[in-house]
Amino acid sequence: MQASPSSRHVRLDESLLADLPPFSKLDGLAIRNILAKATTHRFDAGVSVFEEGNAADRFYLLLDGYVRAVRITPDGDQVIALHISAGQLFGIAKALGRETYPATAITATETLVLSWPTSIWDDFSARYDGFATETYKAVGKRIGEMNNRIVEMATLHVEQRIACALLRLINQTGHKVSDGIEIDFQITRQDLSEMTGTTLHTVSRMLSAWEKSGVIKSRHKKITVCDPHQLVVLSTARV
DNA sequence: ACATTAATTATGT
DNA sequence: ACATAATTAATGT
Repeated sequence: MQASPSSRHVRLDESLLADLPPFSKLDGLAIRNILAKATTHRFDAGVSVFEEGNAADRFYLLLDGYVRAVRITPDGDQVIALHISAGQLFGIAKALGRETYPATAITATETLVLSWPTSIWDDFSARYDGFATETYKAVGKRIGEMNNRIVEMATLHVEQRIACALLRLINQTGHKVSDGIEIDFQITRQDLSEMTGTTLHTVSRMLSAWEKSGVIKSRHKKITVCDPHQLVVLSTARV
């Protein structure tokens, strides 16, 4: 299930797309046509796929790995807006009525993506029934999530925000291991602080406290949540 | 209730 | 050895 770095060429067959929401209503012929226009690309971890403000010349589908949508403030501070996991479209500026990318996309792991020129977006939407509606559903879901996060930021305390961030991570990008749920990719305290609007120090303190009480375990750049329920309690605790 | 600064230690290449 | 990551304490708002 890991993309073998050596295999330069990726086999593109319709089963890759058939189960994904934007394509689920399409027949085999349509999917083969779409695939024929796609370009495959592999990225290492920690590189940018596209940058905020650049002309949105292509849109992307994440086949394997994780990508973060990141915004950079004028003084160089990063804010991690959201994580994109395999099967999701991203860089879909056209769906938002934009000509430029609204955020920078940075790979969190080694990734495999498909991409198409943005110029064929309108044709896609018109020709393939369900493509547009399904992607708008996905976009709506993301906006909903971001709205929730705004409320979190404004109303919750840092401890609760970090707890929420961890819960989202294990829900969206976690896998079961013997002693809990581990986050799929390497993540630093700095990353978590960028997701929660705090400092790496505060994150560090919280995590070591939670580690002591057995809620989480963390090795270098790896975090496993042993007691998700306790995190839920922490995330909603009254002060 | 949190950030900032700075000093110290651990960990991966 | 070197850079990056993580912890910890002290001090500030």
